[in-house]
Amino acid sequence: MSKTTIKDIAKKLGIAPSTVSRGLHDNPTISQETKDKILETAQELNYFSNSIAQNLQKGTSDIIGVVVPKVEHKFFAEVMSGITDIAEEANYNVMVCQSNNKYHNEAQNVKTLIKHQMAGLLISVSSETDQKDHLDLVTSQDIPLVFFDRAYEDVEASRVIVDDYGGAYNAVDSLIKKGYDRIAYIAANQNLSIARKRYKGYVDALIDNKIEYNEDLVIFGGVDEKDGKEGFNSLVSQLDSYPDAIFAFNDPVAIGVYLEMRKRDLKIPDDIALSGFCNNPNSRLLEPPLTTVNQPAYEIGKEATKLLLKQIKNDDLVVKEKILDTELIEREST
Amino acid sequence: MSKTTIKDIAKKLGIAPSTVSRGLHDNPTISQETKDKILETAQELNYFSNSIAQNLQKGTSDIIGVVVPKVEHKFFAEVMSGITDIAEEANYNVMVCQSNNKYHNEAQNVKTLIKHQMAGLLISVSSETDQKDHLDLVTSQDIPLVFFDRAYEDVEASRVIVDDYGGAYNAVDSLIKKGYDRIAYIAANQNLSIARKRYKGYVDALIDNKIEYNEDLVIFGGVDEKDGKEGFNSLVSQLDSYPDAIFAFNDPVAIGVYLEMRKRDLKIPDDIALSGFCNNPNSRLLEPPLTTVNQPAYEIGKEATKLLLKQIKNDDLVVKEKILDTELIEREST
DNA sequence: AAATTCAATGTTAACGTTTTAATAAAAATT
DNA sequence: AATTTTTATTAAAACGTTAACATTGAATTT
Repeated sequence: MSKTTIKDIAKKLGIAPSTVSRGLHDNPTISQETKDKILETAQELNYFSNSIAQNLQKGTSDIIGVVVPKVEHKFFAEVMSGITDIAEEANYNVMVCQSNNKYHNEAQNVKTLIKHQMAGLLISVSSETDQKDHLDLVTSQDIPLVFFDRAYEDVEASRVIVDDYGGAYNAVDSLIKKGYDRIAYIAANQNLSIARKRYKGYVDALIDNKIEYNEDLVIFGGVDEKDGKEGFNSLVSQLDSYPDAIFAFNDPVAIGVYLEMRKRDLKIPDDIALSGFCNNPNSRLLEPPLTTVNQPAYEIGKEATKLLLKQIKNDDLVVKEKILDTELIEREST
Repeated sequence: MSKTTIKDIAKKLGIAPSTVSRGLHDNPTISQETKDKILETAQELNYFSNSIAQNLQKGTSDIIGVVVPKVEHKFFAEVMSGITDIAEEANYNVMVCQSNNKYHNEAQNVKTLIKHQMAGLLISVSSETDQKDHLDLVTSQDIPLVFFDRAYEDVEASRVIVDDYGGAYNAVDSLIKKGYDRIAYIAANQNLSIARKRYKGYVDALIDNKIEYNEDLVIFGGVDEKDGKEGFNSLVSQLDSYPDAIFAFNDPVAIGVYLEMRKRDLKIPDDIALSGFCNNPNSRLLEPPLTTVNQPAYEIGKEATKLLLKQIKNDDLVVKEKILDTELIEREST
């Protein structure tokens, strides 16, 4: 009882396979009568078109490749949601791969997607990625490519990113306006472009407010909760007294700081104010709720996919950079 | 500059395409000398095999279809992570679809995956799903199918689920042992099997402890935070006095209750104790941290995928039910 | 009535790969 | 030296679909 094909329908009706194909696609050269018979028989035999065969014929597939560092990160999961919604609407399908923040996996993922003749690639590079061979492979095959959130700067491709600079600038500026002036930054490893931008936002906000930059107040580390804990500990160990506010690279890091502060019985915001970045669902539930910077994750997924689809369809190869605004969400932690 | 194929390599070396194919697959009938030349030329011409063509030839694809209610739910995101890790290890690829908890989408997703000749399907049915036509389509085409977490009971297929009954039973039992005896349950809509099981766990724990079941203490609703809020409000409005503990269907619902209680300045656990289900990362950060039931999400993804792969490979059609244990995590909210 | 147009369908080749069966050349056996 | 076996390769067909081109018969024009 193997799968029904177009040939089975053709044989049953005594007509040519190509006629069936045309009938199924509502081609105007086929008579209504034949179309009806074809549709009816297709139903009866439980026919499903074979996308693989169709894609082989077309020379490209209806698959959009997605590579993310971690599917289970709330931010990426939301982006994914935006991607799938738009892709499905346009009759494209999504093949997700997870790099687990390893360059090797990322490169492997990209190759697999190339082999699957993906119509286009949406990628957010891993924090470890410091070369672009795998991305060159994609562009050299003329496969449309759009970065989202974490772009690799040396590659000429469209990107949908959030205004990390502005977000960080506003967060720090707002802290200053509230009277804090010894503001520490638990920052991330500078090979991610978003890390460089947030750092610059922090620095510029200080400068514009005539506050001197103090390198002892900045710690460079990772992007997870444990890095927040470690960052906080090394920060306070290298200082004589507590800073009066801490700006964290992202919410997980902020939560690490939060837990470490709770352990030391430090009051937020009275002893030290705390501000994050991402607007994780967690952040609103902390006690006190965390001030943070909202990134329009679902929007990013949507916009990136729209851009990609345009490139896939029109061969619109103009490189565009779409910067989405962040929004400072002030809560009781500052 | 179109894509390099096996034919290009063959032409360049003056040999037959089939020889190239065999060489690439390290077939023992090809001489080492020819193999070397083939590999070298493949490299030089930047050759990537075309999975689509390979899959067409094989009659099946290397794609594992995954249908989840919502990608961005922490639980599913973690399951996804387990799925992708195991699938990639076995050289399978993952195509994800999101039903957004709508039957119509779910059915559509399944059809698309069938068209893509998926090797097997992993599905967690939407809370709205009350028919199985789309699943019958899958089984009638002899496509291996494994449910995870949310199974549709009338379909004969393997499933990897958590011990929802035991998890709920233990949570409620532990509340009783701690002295609470007026325990409310904010439950979910009973068409999900997990909802029926947790409900039974709640009821049985009461009975076994000789506490009378009181239907006024049970509210049936949805599975999200808003449902927790609504549930709590309807609960207290139909009671003369507060219950002394609340068991929530899952953590989002518990968080809804938590927020509503905070709004009314009710103290947890002194005024009312609160227990959830899922162990969302949120739950640990609440003040007080929430007692909840941990579900091994990543494990579920892993096990389900392993089971599916076995079915794909061996045609091992024995239906298996794998029930993974839950773990009660007692924190300060009870 | 012959020539032309047109509507409806059929034939064939192609997409890139693998596999079965065939074949040529070389090596081993008689 | 003739035969068999082995090794290495090729040719052709197939997977399911579509598209370019070809064909048929009927309807329309001359």
